[in-house]
Amino acid sequence: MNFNPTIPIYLQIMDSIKKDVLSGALTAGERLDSVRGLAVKFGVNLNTMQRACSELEREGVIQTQRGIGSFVTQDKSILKALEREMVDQKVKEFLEEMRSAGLTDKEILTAIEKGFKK
Amino acid sequence: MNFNPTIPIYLQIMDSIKKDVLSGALTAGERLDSVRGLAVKFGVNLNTMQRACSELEREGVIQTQRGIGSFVTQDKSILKALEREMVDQKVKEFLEEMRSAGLTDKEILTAIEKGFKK
DNA sequence: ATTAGTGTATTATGCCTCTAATACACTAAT
DNA sequence: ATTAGTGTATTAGAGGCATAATACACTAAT
Repeated sequence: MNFNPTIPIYLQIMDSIKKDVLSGALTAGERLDSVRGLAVKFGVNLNTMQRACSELEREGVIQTQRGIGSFVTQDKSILKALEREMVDQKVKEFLEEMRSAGLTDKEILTAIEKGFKK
Repeated sequence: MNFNPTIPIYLQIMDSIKKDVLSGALTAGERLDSVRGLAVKFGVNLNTMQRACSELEREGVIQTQRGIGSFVTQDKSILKALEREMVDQKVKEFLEEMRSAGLTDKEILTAIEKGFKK
């Protein structure tokens, strides 16, 4: 995985796992790799991976059972909120950035269409 | 200014100034506030502001004259590249994120349209 | 009971960002 | 020449992130 050096790795890992949940790569109730396995997979230290997992649990995205493993939550309200959060939030941020750079809504759409073709 | 705690402040300040240049709030050749003035305006330490300015100069966005001040470059090729960089880059990142979250192009457009209305 | 595989906790170290305080260097106006 | 306003440099310290190494705690299978 390619990490953006300006954003804490544990946050980027959390984001990656959240996207897997939204895209269906990880389904509700599914067991994740072990923290050690994930640490290797993401190429980070065990502590960093642990940080990402404990934060994900704090947010309710995964549930952890000591000695067994971590599982994607089955709480649909959380998963739905996650979807809204991820999409709405990123759309909002994107639009704010484009507008503060002086682009009109029409220009933003054009830029998006152009981006589709690449 | 409201800073995102997960991104270095000096980068966010650079971004803010770049947007001012793109949106026309700062025009080519225009003089910026002094580093000290900007530090107060952004509510950061002088060194942090200096860091942002020296990076902006390294990128060619501004030009600095010791004892006088900093000025937005008049090099149109740099300004044009800045526009392309800012827009294309952010569009690309946005699309990557939306797609990795499982959204189709159509769904992305719908989300954007929805964002316009808010 | 032992073992292998889990999650969890602790301590130490290094790096980067940010702040703080101070000093130096240059320019323009007086 | 002096002064006020610039950009620039240096040193010190606090805090967060990441790594490294180690140990502990729990679970399931043998």
